[in-house]
Amino acid sequence: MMKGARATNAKRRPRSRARHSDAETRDRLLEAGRLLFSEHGFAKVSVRDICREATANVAAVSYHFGDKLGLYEEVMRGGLDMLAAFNATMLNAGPNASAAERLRHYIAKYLPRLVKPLGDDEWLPKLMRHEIREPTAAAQLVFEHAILPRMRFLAGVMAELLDCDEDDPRVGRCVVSVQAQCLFYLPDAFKTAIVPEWPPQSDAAIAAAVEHIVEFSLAGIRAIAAKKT
Amino acid sequence: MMKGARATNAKRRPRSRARHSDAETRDRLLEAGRLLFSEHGFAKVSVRDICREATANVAAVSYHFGDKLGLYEEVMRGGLDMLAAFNATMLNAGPNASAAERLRHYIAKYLPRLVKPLGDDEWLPKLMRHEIREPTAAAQLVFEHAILPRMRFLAGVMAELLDCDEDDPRVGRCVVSVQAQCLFYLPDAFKTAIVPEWPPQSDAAIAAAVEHIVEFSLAGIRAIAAKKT
DNA sequence: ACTCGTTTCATACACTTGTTTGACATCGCC
DNA sequence: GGCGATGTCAAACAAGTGTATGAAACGAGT
Repeated sequence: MMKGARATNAKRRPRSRARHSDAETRDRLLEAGRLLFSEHGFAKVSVRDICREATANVAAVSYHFGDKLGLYEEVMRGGLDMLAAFNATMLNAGPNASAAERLRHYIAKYLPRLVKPLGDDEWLPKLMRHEIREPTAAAQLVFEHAILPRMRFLAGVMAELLDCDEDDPRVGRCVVSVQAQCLFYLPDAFKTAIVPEWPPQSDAAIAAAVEHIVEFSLAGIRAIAAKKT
Repeated sequence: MMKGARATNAKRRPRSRARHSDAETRDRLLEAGRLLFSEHGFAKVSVRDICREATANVAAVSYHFGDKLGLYEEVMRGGLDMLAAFNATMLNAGPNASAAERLRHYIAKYLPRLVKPLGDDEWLPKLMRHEIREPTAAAQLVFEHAILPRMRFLAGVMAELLDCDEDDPRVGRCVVSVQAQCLFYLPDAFKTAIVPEWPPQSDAAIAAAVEHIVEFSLAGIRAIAAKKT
Protein backbone atom coordinates (compact mmCIF):
# COMPACT_ATOMS: atom_id res chain seq x y z
CA MET A 1 0.00 0.00 0.00
CA MET A 2 3.02 2.24 0.29
CA LYS A 3 4.20 1.27 -3.15
CA GLY A 4 2.39 3.61 -5.42
CA ALA A 5 3.18 6.41 -3.04
CA ARG A 6 6.81 5.93 -3.99
CA ALA A 7 6.41 8.13 -7.01
CA THR A 8 4.79 11.00 -5.16
CA ASN A 9 6.81 10.64 -1.99
CA ALA A 10 9.46 13.32 -1.87
CA LYS A 11 12.19 11.77 0.26
CA ARG A 12 12.81 8.30 -0.96
CA ARG A 13 16.38 7.21 -0.67
CA PRO A 14 17.60 8.29 2.76
CA ARG A 15 19.41 5.04 3.46
CA SER A 16 19.87 1.45 2.32
CA ARG A 17 22.34 1.98 -0.48
CA ALA A 18 24.42 -0.56 -2.32
CA ARG A 19 22.79 -3.67 -1.06
CA HIS A 20 23.19 -5.37 -4.35
CA SER A 21 26.50 -6.07 -5.95
CA ASP A 22 25.06 -5.06 -9.35
CA ALA A 23 23.16 -1.85 -10.03
CA GLU A 24 19.95 -1.32 -8.16
CA THR A 25 16.68 -2.20 -9.75
CA ARG A 26 15.72 1.41 -10.20
CA ASP A 27 18.88 2.15 -12.16
CA ARG A 28 18.55 -1.01 -14.22
CA LEU A 29 15.02 0.04 -15.15
CA LEU A 30 16.24 3.44 -16.22
CA GLU A 31 18.94 1.90 -18.37
CA ALA A 32 16.52 -0.56 -19.95
CA GLY A 33 14.14 2.33 -20.55
CA ARG A 34 16.84 4.37 -22.24
CA LEU A 35 17.70 1.45 -24.50
CA LEU A 36 14.20 0.35 -25.47
CA PHE A 37 12.38 3.69 -25.56
CA SER A 38 15.10 5.19 -27.74
CA GLU A 39 14.98 2.23 -30.07
CA HIS A 40 11.23 1.82 -30.52
CA GLY A 41 9.49 4.82 -28.97
CA PHE A 42 7.22 5.08 -25.98
CA ALA A 43 4.12 3.39 -27.33
CA LYS A 44 5.79 0.36 -28.89
CA VAL A 45 7.63 -0.69 -25.73
CA SER A 46 5.72 -2.57 -23.05
CA VAL A 47 6.40 -2.52 -19.36
CA ARG A 48 7.14 -6.21 -19.57
CA ASP A 49 9.78 -5.61 -22.25
CA ILE A 50 11.55 -3.17 -19.98
CA CYS A 51 11.38 -5.40 -16.95
CA ARG A 52 12.66 -8.37 -18.90
CA GLU A 53 15.59 -6.30 -20.18
CA ALA A 54 16.28 -5.07 -16.65
CA THR A 55 15.74 -8.52 -15.12
CA ALA A 56 13.21 -7.03 -12.78
CA ASN A 57 9.68 -7.87 -11.79
CA VAL A 58 6.78 -6.41 -13.76
CA ALA A 59 5.65 -4.51 -10.69
CA ALA A 60 9.00 -2.76 -10.37
CA VAL A 61 8.08 0.05 -12.77
CA SER A 62 4.91 0.82 -10.87
CA TYR A 63 6.80 0.73 -7.59
CA HIS A 64 9.73 2.93 -8.54
CA PHE A 65 8.14 5.36 -10.99
CA GLY A 66 4.41 5.17 -10.41
CA ASP A 67 3.65 4.10 -13.94
CA LYS A 68 5.12 3.66 -17.39
CA LEU A 69 4.97 7.35 -18.21
CA GLY A 70 6.75 8.17 -14.96
CA LEU A 71 9.68 6.02 -16.00
CA TYR A 72 9.68 7.56 -19.46
CA GLU A 73 9.78 11.11 -18.17
CA GLU A 74 12.52 10.21 -15.72
CA VAL A 75 14.55 8.73 -18.57
CA MET A 76 14.10 11.83 -20.65
CA ARG A 77 14.89 14.24 -17.84
CA GLY A 78 18.08 12.32 -17.10
CA GLY A 79 19.75 13.36 -20.32
CA LEU A 80 18.55 16.80 -21.26
CA ASP A 81 21.83 18.39 -20.24
CA MET A 82 23.61 16.29 -22.85
CA LEU A 83 21.91 18.48 -25.39
CA ALA A 84 23.61 21.60 -24.15
CA ALA A 85 27.00 20.21 -25.10
CA PHE A 86 26.10 19.50 -28.68
CA ASN A 87 24.12 22.66 -29.12
CA ALA A 88 27.14 24.58 -27.90
CA THR A 89 29.44 23.21 -30.60
CA MET A 90 26.80 23.56 -33.28
CA LEU A 91 25.77 27.06 -32.39
CA ASN A 92 29.25 28.46 -31.83
CA ALA A 93 31.24 29.17 -34.96
CA GLY A 94 33.98 31.08 -33.21
CA PRO A 95 34.36 34.58 -31.91
CA ASN A 96 34.68 36.63 -35.07
CA ALA A 97 32.45 34.64 -37.40
CA SER A 98 30.22 36.60 -39.73
CA ALA A 99 26.53 35.81 -40.02
CA ALA A 100 27.10 33.90 -43.24
CA GLU A 101 29.90 31.92 -41.62
CA ARG A 102 27.71 31.13 -38.63
CA LEU A 103 24.98 29.88 -40.95
CA ARG A 104 27.43 27.68 -42.82
CA HIS A 105 28.83 26.34 -39.58
CA TYR A 106 25.36 25.50 -38.33
CA ILE A 107 24.36 23.60 -41.44
CA ALA A 108 27.72 21.84 -41.71
CA LYS A 109 27.41 20.57 -38.14
CA TYR A 110 23.69 19.89 -38.15
CA LEU A 111 23.17 18.03 -41.40
CA PRO A 112 25.66 15.19 -40.84
CA ARG A 113 24.18 14.82 -37.39
CA LEU A 114 20.76 14.31 -38.97
CA VAL A 115 21.93 11.95 -41.69
CA LYS A 116 24.47 9.73 -40.01
CA PRO A 117 22.99 6.84 -38.04
CA LEU A 118 23.14 7.36 -34.30
CA GLY A 119 25.31 5.18 -32.11
CA ASP A 120 24.04 2.93 -29.36
CA ASP A 121 25.08 5.40 -26.71
CA GLU A 122 23.19 8.30 -28.32
CA TRP A 123 19.87 7.33 -26.87
CA LEU A 124 18.73 10.86 -26.17
CA PRO A 125 18.70 12.04 -29.80
CA LYS A 126 16.95 8.82 -30.78
CA LEU A 127 14.37 9.46 -28.13
CA MET A 128 13.88 13.01 -29.35
CA ARG A 129 13.18 11.80 -32.87
CA HIS A 130 10.48 9.50 -31.60
CA GLU A 131 9.11 12.39 -29.58
CA ILE A 132 8.92 14.53 -32.70
CA ARG A 133 7.05 11.87 -34.66
CA GLU A 134 4.53 11.08 -31.94
CA PRO A 135 4.78 13.55 -29.10
CA THR A 136 4.03 12.66 -25.51
CA ALA A 137 3.79 14.94 -22.51
CA ALA A 138 7.58 15.31 -22.66
CA ALA A 139 7.49 17.10 -26.00
CA GLN A 140 7.75 20.45 -24.27
CA LEU A 141 11.10 19.48 -22.74
CA VAL A 142 12.48 18.49 -26.11
CA PHE A 143 11.38 21.75 -27.61
CA GLU A 144 12.83 23.94 -24.90
CA HIS A 145 16.18 22.21 -24.67
CA ALA A 146 16.81 21.25 -28.28
CA ILE A 147 14.70 23.19 -30.74
CA LEU A 148 14.30 26.59 -29.16
CA PRO A 149 18.05 27.38 -28.84
CA ARG A 150 18.55 26.58 -32.50
CA MET A 151 15.64 28.73 -33.55
CA ARG A 152 16.98 31.63 -31.53
CA PHE A 153 20.43 31.15 -32.99
CA LEU A 154 19.10 31.09 -36.53
CA ALA A 155 16.90 34.10 -35.83
CA GLY A 156 19.97 36.06 -34.80
CA VAL A 157 21.79 35.06 -37.95
CA MET A 158 18.83 35.96 -40.14
CA ALA A 159 18.27 39.32 -38.49
CA GLU A 160 21.87 40.19 -39.23
CA LEU A 161 21.74 38.94 -42.81
CA LEU A 162 18.44 40.68 -43.45
CA ASP A 163 19.64 43.75 -41.58
CA CYS A 164 16.43 43.99 -39.61
CA ASP A 165 14.96 43.28 -36.21
CA GLU A 166 14.55 39.73 -34.95
CA ASP A 167 10.78 40.00 -34.83
CA ASP A 168 10.53 41.02 -38.45
CA PRO A 169 8.24 38.42 -40.08
CA ARG A 170 10.85 37.72 -42.73
CA VAL A 171 13.18 36.36 -40.04
CA GLY A 172 10.83 33.56 -39.06
CA ARG A 173 10.19 32.60 -42.65
CA CYS A 174 13.89 32.43 -43.43
CA VAL A 175 14.52 30.34 -40.32
CA VAL A 176 11.83 27.97 -41.51
CA SER A 177 13.32 27.79 -44.99
CA VAL A 178 16.73 26.78 -43.67
CA GLN A 179 15.50 24.46 -40.96
CA ALA A 180 13.08 22.76 -43.35
CA GLN A 181 15.81 22.02 -45.86
CA CYS A 182 17.96 20.46 -43.15
CA LEU A 183 15.19 18.40 -41.57
CA PHE A 184 14.25 16.92 -44.91
CA TYR A 185 17.46 14.91 -44.65
CA LEU A 186 16.34 13.28 -41.42
CA PRO A 187 15.89 9.55 -41.97
CA ASP A 188 12.21 8.86 -42.23
CA ALA A 189 10.28 5.62 -42.39
CA PHE A 190 8.28 6.73 -45.42
CA LYS A 191 11.13 8.18 -47.44
CA THR A 192 13.43 5.24 -46.86
CA ALA A 193 10.62 2.81 -47.59
CA ILE A 194 10.21 4.48 -50.97
CA VAL A 195 13.71 5.62 -51.83
CA PRO A 196 16.02 3.22 -50.03
CA GLU A 197 19.11 5.30 -50.74
CA TRP A 198 17.67 8.21 -48.76
CA PRO A 199 19.23 10.08 -47.15
CA PRO A 200 22.59 10.10 -48.95
CA GLN A 201 25.18 8.36 -46.82
CA SER A 202 28.54 9.05 -48.42
CA ASP A 203 30.60 11.87 -47.00
CA ALA A 204 30.86 13.37 -50.46
CA ALA A 205 27.10 13.46 -50.94
CA ILE A 206 26.57 14.92 -47.50
CA ALA A 207 29.18 17.59 -48.13
CA ALA A 208 27.50 18.41 -51.43
CA ALA A 209 24.16 18.71 -49.68
CA VAL A 210 25.64 21.02 -47.08
CA GLU A 211 27.19 23.18 -49.75
CA HIS A 212 23.92 23.24 -51.66
CA ILE A 213 21.83 24.31 -48.69
CA VAL A 214 24.32 27.02 -47.76
CA GLU A 215 24.51 28.52 -51.25
CA PHE A 216 20.80 28.13 -51.89
CA SER A 217 19.85 29.70 -48.59
CA LEU A 218 22.29 32.58 -48.64
CA ALA A 219 21.05 33.56 -52.07
CA GLY A 220 17.46 33.17 -50.91
CA ILE A 221 18.04 35.32 -47.86
CA ARG A 222 19.73 38.01 -49.94
CA ALA A 223 16.73 38.07 -52.26
CA ILE A 224 14.35 38.41 -49.32
CA ALA A 225 16.52 41.15 -47.85
CA ALA A 226 16.39 43.05 -51.13
CA LYS A 227 12.60 43.04 -51.11
CA LYS A 228 12.61 45.37 -48.09
CA THR A 229 8.99 44.64 -47.06
CA MET B 1 -15.12 -22.44 -43.46
CA MET B 2 -15.56 -20.64 -46.76
CA LYS B 3 -15.34 -17.33 -45.02
CA GLY B 4 -11.66 -16.61 -44.88
CA ALA B 5 -11.39 -17.78 -48.47
CA ARG B 6 -13.45 -14.73 -49.41
CA ALA B 7 -10.38 -12.58 -49.53
CA THR B 8 -8.37 -14.86 -51.73
CA ASN B 9 -11.23 -16.05 -53.87
CA ALA B 10 -11.06 -14.32 -57.23
CA LYS B 11 -14.69 -14.30 -58.36
CA ARG B 12 -16.76 -13.14 -55.48
CA ARG B 13 -19.79 -11.22 -56.56
CA PRO B 14 -21.32 -13.04 -59.53
CA ARG B 15 -24.86 -12.70 -58.26
CA SER B 16 -27.00 -11.81 -55.29
CA ARG B 17 -26.95 -8.04 -55.57
CA ALA B 18 -29.11 -5.53 -53.76
CA ARG B 19 -30.70 -7.81 -51.27
CA HIS B 20 -30.63 -5.16 -48.63
CA SER B 21 -32.51 -1.93 -48.89
CA ASP B 22 -29.54 -0.04 -47.41
CA ALA B 23 -25.98 -0.42 -48.58
CA GLU B 24 -24.45 -3.83 -48.27
CA THR B 25 -22.30 -4.65 -45.31
CA ARG B 26 -19.19 -4.71 -47.44
CA ASP B 27 -19.80 -1.18 -48.66
CA ARG B 28 -20.67 0.06 -45.19
CA LEU B 29 -17.40 -1.36 -43.93
CA LEU B 30 -15.50 0.43 -46.67
CA GLU B 31 -17.19 3.69 -45.82
CA ALA B 32 -16.53 3.28 -42.11
CA GLY B 33 -12.93 2.42 -42.95
CA ARG B 34 -12.54 5.55 -45.06
CA LEU B 35 -13.91 7.66 -42.24
CA LEU B 36 -11.99 6.17 -39.33
CA PHE B 37 -8.70 5.29 -40.99
CA SER B 38 -8.44 8.76 -42.50
CA GLU B 39 -9.18 10.34 -39.15
CA HIS B 40 -6.90 8.31 -36.88
CA GLY B 41 -4.63 6.18 -39.03
CA PHE B 42 -4.43 2.44 -39.46
CA ALA B 43 -2.96 1.47 -36.11
CA LYS B 44 -5.20 3.55 -33.91
CA VAL B 45 -8.46 2.22 -35.30
CA SER B 46 -9.70 -1.15 -34.09
CA VAL B 47 -11.77 -3.60 -36.06
CA ARG B 48 -14.48 -3.14 -33.48
CA ASP B 49 -14.52 0.61 -34.03
CA ILE B 50 -15.09 0.08 -37.73
CA CYS B 51 -17.79 -2.50 -37.25
CA ARG B 52 -19.59 -0.33 -34.72
CA GLU B 53 -19.51 2.60 -37.15
CA ALA B 54 -20.76 0.34 -39.94
CA THR B 55 -23.33 -1.36 -37.69
CA ALA B 56 -21.88 -4.70 -38.63
CA ASN B 57 -20.66 -7.71 -36.75
CA VAL B 58 -17.02 -7.91 -35.70
CA ALA B 59 -16.56 -10.92 -37.92
CA ALA B 60 -17.63 -8.98 -40.99
CA VAL B 61 -14.18 -7.55 -41.67
CA SER B 62 -12.58 -10.97 -41.59
CA TYR B 63 -15.31 -12.35 -43.82
CA HIS B 64 -15.28 -9.66 -46.49
CA PHE B 65 -11.63 -8.63 -46.55
CA GLY B 66 -9.71 -11.42 -44.90
CA ASP B 67 -8.31 -9.19 -42.21
CA LYS B 68 -7.93 -5.61 -41.08
CA LEU B 69 -5.12 -4.87 -43.49
CA GLY B 70 -7.16 -6.23 -46.37
CA LEU B 71 -9.88 -3.71 -45.65
CA TYR B 72 -7.33 -0.94 -45.34
CA GLU B 73 -5.72 -1.69 -48.68
CA GLU B 74 -9.12 -1.92 -50.33
CA VAL B 75 -10.02 1.49 -48.92
CA MET B 76 -6.80 2.99 -50.20
CA ARG B 77 -7.05 1.45 -53.64
CA GLY B 78 -10.57 2.79 -54.01
CA GLY B 79 -9.48 6.41 -54.20
CA LEU B 80 -6.12 6.65 -55.85
CA ASP B 81 -7.57 8.03 -59.06
CA MET B 82 -8.86 11.03 -57.13
CA LEU B 83 -5.27 12.13 -56.90
CA ALA B 84 -4.88 12.51 -60.61
CA ALA B 85 -7.43 15.30 -60.67
CA PHE B 86 -5.71 17.43 -58.10
CA ASN B 87 -2.25 16.74 -59.42
CA ALA B 88 -3.44 17.89 -62.82
CA THR B 89 -4.51 21.32 -61.60
CA MET B 90 -1.43 21.72 -59.45
CA LEU B 91 1.04 20.64 -62.06
CA ASN B 92 -0.46 22.54 -64.97
CA ALA B 93 0.18 26.27 -65.01
CA GLY B 94 -1.09 26.84 -68.52
CA PRO B 95 0.34 26.33 -71.97
CA ASN B 96 2.90 29.10 -72.23
CA ALA B 97 4.05 29.31 -68.65
CA SER B 98 7.74 29.83 -68.05
CA ALA B 99 9.65 27.63 -65.63
CA ALA B 100 9.54 30.31 -62.96
CA GLU B 101 5.82 30.72 -63.47
CA ARG B 102 5.30 26.98 -63.21
CA LEU B 103 7.25 26.92 -59.95
CA ARG B 104 5.17 29.75 -58.55
CA HIS B 105 1.97 28.07 -59.64
CA TYR B 106 3.02 24.83 -57.97
CA ILE B 107 3.84 26.46 -54.65
CA ALA B 108 0.76 28.66 -54.73
CA LYS B 109 -1.49 25.63 -55.23
CA TYR B 110 0.38 23.21 -53.01
CA LEU B 111 0.98 25.24 -49.88
CA PRO B 112 -2.62 26.19 -49.09
CA ARG B 113 -3.51 22.58 -49.70
CA LEU B 114 -1.01 21.57 -47.04
CA VAL B 115 -2.00 24.23 -44.54
CA LYS B 116 -5.76 24.40 -44.79
CA PRO B 117 -7.59 21.72 -42.81
CA LEU B 118 -9.05 19.02 -44.98
CA GLY B 119 -12.79 18.55 -45.33
CA ASP B 120 -14.70 15.50 -44.23
CA ASP B 121 -14.94 14.25 -47.78
CA GLU B 122 -11.20 14.48 -48.40
CA TRP B 123 -10.42 11.20 -46.75
CA LEU B 124 -7.78 10.17 -49.23
CA PRO B 125 -5.36 13.02 -48.52
CA LYS B 126 -5.88 12.48 -44.81
CA LEU B 127 -5.09 8.85 -45.26
CA MET B 128 -1.96 9.69 -47.22
CA ARG B 129 -0.68 11.89 -44.43
CA HIS B 130 -1.05 9.07 -41.95
CA GLU B 131 0.70 6.82 -44.42
CA ILE B 132 3.61 9.24 -44.60
CA ARG B 133 3.98 9.37 -40.83
CA GLU B 134 3.78 5.64 -40.27
CA PRO B 135 3.91 3.77 -43.54
CA THR B 136 2.16 0.46 -44.10
CA ALA B 137 2.37 -1.84 -47.07
CA ALA B 138 0.36 0.70 -49.04
CA ALA B 139 3.09 3.34 -48.90
CA GLN B 140 4.28 2.39 -52.36
CA LEU B 141 0.89 3.28 -53.85
CA VAL B 142 0.93 6.69 -52.22
CA PHE B 143 4.38 7.36 -53.55
CA GLU B 144 3.64 6.36 -57.11
CA HIS B 145 0.36 8.21 -57.43
CA ALA B 146 1.01 11.32 -55.37
CA ILE B 147 4.68 11.99 -54.77
CA LEU B 148 6.37 10.79 -57.91
CA PRO B 149 4.41 12.98 -60.36
CA ARG B 150 5.24 16.06 -58.33
CA MET B 151 8.90 15.16 -58.17
CA ARG B 152 9.00 14.68 -61.92
CA PHE B 153 7.24 17.98 -62.47
CA LEU B 154 9.64 19.85 -60.22
CA ALA B 155 12.61 18.13 -61.82
CA GLY B 156 11.48 19.44 -65.20
CA VAL B 157 11.16 22.93 -63.82
CA MET B 158 14.55 22.78 -62.16
CA ALA B 159 16.31 21.43 -65.23
CA GLU B 160 14.97 24.35 -67.21
CA LEU B 161 15.89 26.93 -64.57
CA LEU B 162 19.34 25.43 -64.11
CA ASP B 163 19.72 24.99 -67.84
CA CYS B 164 20.94 21.43 -67.45
CA ASP B 165 19.85 17.84 -67.79
CA GLU B 166 17.25 16.35 -65.45
CA ASP B 167 19.71 13.86 -64.00
CA ASP B 168 22.15 16.57 -63.01
CA PRO B 169 22.67 16.14 -59.25
CA ARG B 170 21.81 19.80 -58.70
CA VAL B 171 18.28 19.13 -59.94
CA GLY B 172 17.49 16.67 -57.17
CA ARG B 173 18.90 18.94 -54.51
CA CYS B 174 16.85 21.90 -55.72
CA VAL B 175 13.73 19.77 -55.81
CA VAL B 176 14.41 18.79 -52.23
CA SER B 177 14.96 22.39 -51.20
CA VAL B 178 11.61 23.49 -52.59
CA GLN B 179 9.65 20.47 -51.46
CA ALA B 180 11.14 20.62 -47.98
CA GLN B 181 10.13 24.24 -47.53
CA CYS B 182 6.56 23.42 -48.54
CA LEU B 183 6.25 20.30 -46.42
CA PHE B 184 7.40 22.14 -43.33
CA TYR B 185 4.01 23.85 -43.39
CA LEU B 186 2.18 20.55 -43.11
CA PRO B 187 0.32 20.40 -39.78
CA ASP B 188 2.28 18.21 -37.45
CA ALA B 189 1.50 16.86 -34.00
CA PHE B 190 4.82 17.98 -32.58
CA LYS B 191 4.92 21.45 -34.10
CA THR B 192 1.34 22.27 -33.15
CA ALA B 193 1.87 20.86 -29.66
CA ILE B 194 4.73 23.31 -29.24
CA VAL B 195 3.68 26.28 -31.34
CA PRO B 196 -0.13 26.21 -31.35
CA GLU B 197 -0.36 28.85 -34.05
CA TRP B 198 1.48 26.61 -36.50
CA PRO B 199 0.95 26.53 -39.39
CA PRO B 200 -0.29 30.05 -40.12
CA GLN B 201 -3.97 29.97 -40.95
CA SER B 202 -4.88 33.37 -42.27
CA ASP B 203 -4.99 33.83 -46.02
CA ALA B 204 -2.61 36.75 -45.71
CA ALA B 205 -0.02 34.72 -43.84
CA ILE B 206 -0.32 31.85 -46.28
CA ALA B 207 0.07 34.20 -49.22
CA ALA B 208 3.12 35.71 -47.59
CA ALA B 209 4.59 32.24 -47.07
CA VAL B 210 3.96 31.38 -50.71
CA GLU B 211 5.61 34.56 -51.83
CA HIS B 212 8.54 33.95 -49.52
CA ILE B 213 9.18 30.42 -50.75
CA VAL B 214 8.94 31.49 -54.37
CA GLU B 215 11.36 34.40 -54.01
CA PHE B 216 13.70 32.48 -51.73
CA SER B 217 13.80 29.47 -54.00
CA LEU B 218 14.14 31.28 -57.31
CA ALA B 219 17.11 33.18 -55.92
CA GLY B 220 18.55 29.98 -54.52
CA ILE B 221 18.17 28.17 -57.81
CA ARG B 222 19.79 31.02 -59.69
CA ALA B 223 22.75 30.88 -57.31
CA ILE B 224 23.09 27.14 -57.81
CA ALA B 225 22.84 27.59 -61.57
CA ALA B 226 25.63 30.15 -61.47
CA LYS B 227 27.95 27.74 -59.75
CA LYS B 228 28.10 25.59 -62.90
CA THR B 229 29.34 22.43 -61.15
C1' DA C 1 16.49 -11.00 18.41
C1' DC C 2 13.03 -8.46 17.00
C1' DT C 3 10.93 -5.06 14.93
C1' DC C 4 10.00 -1.82 10.88
C1' DG C 5 10.38 0.43 6.63
C1' DT C 6 11.89 -0.80 2.11
C1' DT C 7 12.07 -3.68 -1.79
C1' DT C 8 11.07 -7.81 -4.59
C1' DC C 9 8.17 -11.40 -6.16
C1' DA C 10 4.52 -14.48 -8.35
C1' DT C 11 0.21 -13.79 -9.41
C1' DA C 12 -4.03 -11.74 -10.62
C1' DC C 13 -7.05 -8.10 -12.45
C1' DA C 14 -9.46 -5.71 -15.92
C1' DC C 15 -9.16 -4.46 -20.33
C1' DT C 16 -8.16 -4.23 -25.45
C1' DT C 17 -6.50 -6.26 -29.56
C1' DG C 18 -7.29 -9.15 -34.21
C1' DT C 19 -9.28 -13.21 -35.50
C1' DT C 20 -12.10 -17.60 -35.43
C1' DT C 21 -15.95 -20.59 -34.51
C1' DG C 22 -20.26 -22.83 -35.32
C1' DA C 23 -24.94 -21.97 -35.35
C1' DC C 24 -28.41 -19.46 -37.72
C1' DA C 25 -30.66 -16.72 -41.45
C1' DT C 26 -31.40 -15.67 -46.22
C1' DC C 27 -31.57 -16.00 -51.00
C1' DG C 28 -31.58 -17.93 -56.03
C1' DC C 29 -32.27 -22.01 -58.43
C1' DC C 30 -33.40 -26.71 -59.92
C1' DG D 1 -39.99 -27.79 -51.17
C1' DG D 2 -35.39 -28.56 -50.59
C1' DC D 3 -30.59 -27.77 -51.76
C1' DG D 4 -26.46 -25.18 -51.48
C1' DA D 5 -24.05 -21.08 -51.64
C1' DT D 6 -23.78 -16.60 -49.38
C1' DG D 7 -24.05 -13.60 -45.31
C1' DT D 8 -24.69 -12.55 -40.54
C1' DC D 9 -24.58 -13.25 -35.69
C1' DA D 10 -23.27 -13.87 -30.55
C1' DA D 11 -19.76 -15.78 -28.41
C1' DA D 12 -15.27 -17.27 -27.66
C1' DC D 13 -10.23 -17.48 -28.35
C1' DA D 14 -5.41 -16.35 -27.68
C1' DA D 15 -2.33 -12.95 -27.01
C1' DG D 16 -1.33 -8.66 -25.53
C1' DT D 17 -1.60 -4.30 -22.48
C1' DG D 18 -0.85 -1.34 -17.89
C1' DT D 19 -1.46 -1.78 -13.19
C1' DA D 20 -2.61 -3.68 -8.42
C1' DT D 21 -2.30 -7.06 -4.64
C1' DG D 22 -0.55 -9.30 -0.67
C1' DA D 23 2.83 -12.13 0.88
C1' DA D 24 7.45 -12.74 1.36
C1' DA D 25 12.58 -11.32 1.77
C1' DC D 26 15.86 -8.18 3.24
C1' DG D 27 18.83 -4.96 5.91
C1' DA D 28 19.39 -1.54 9.34
C1' DG D 29 18.25 0.38 14.06
C1' DT D 30 17.27 -0.34 18.62
